[in-house]
Amino acid sequence: MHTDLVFSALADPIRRLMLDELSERNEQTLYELTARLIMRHEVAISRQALAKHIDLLEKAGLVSSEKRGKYRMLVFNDEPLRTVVNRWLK
Amino acid sequence: MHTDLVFSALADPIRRLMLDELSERNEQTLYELTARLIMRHEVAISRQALAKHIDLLEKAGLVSSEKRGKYRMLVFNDEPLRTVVNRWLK
DNA sequence: TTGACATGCAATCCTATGGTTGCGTATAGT
DNA sequence: ACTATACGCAACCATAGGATTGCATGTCAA
Repeated sequence: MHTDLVFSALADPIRRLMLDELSERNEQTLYELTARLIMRHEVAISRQALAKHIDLLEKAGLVSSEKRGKYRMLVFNDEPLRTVVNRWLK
Repeated sequence: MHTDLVFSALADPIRRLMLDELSERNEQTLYELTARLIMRHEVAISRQALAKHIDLLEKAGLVSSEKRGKYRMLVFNDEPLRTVVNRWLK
């Protein structure tokens, strides 16, 4: 299992913000998510930086993405999180 | 709350190992824990490095320590972990 | 009191990681 | 066909974080 990928993915505040957004409004495009973070949450960061963050989240299994035309649809998945914390919680 | 401290504390494999040891055998001295990790788990690392890791875990609230004579007793605490994951899990 | 032991403190080093910039590419609308 | 759009790729930079080394300190036992 990717325990390390999951925990290190969660170690960044911006990635946690991204998960917040995706968990309460699933099925966003990368563009929508980026816009929301920069506008609403006043995240001062470039598009490419956010794209890198999404790549990490996807490698950790916390986000799935699917190409639809020129868009990249993003979906949040909490299963890896449940798995890794069950190591210490019941 | 120290969300960031908790998640970044959990982002290191050695610190997770320390929590494993402490969660199944609470109330160890720093010396005992260090010995266990180096001997049983074949962790190739110095004592000082492990002490630093414990400091981080303590700042995150995942470990409490108490001085008893020349020893430092360590106790695991899962409450911060429960708190931060409830952000996405129910 | 003296020495072994368990721990603390601080400087230093190296690498991983988050960020930016620049450019390239495929898709969609007009 | 052309242009704007949404995204991917890669090089580069700066900082944070994990580790080591060396030394200092406090405690306990003989």
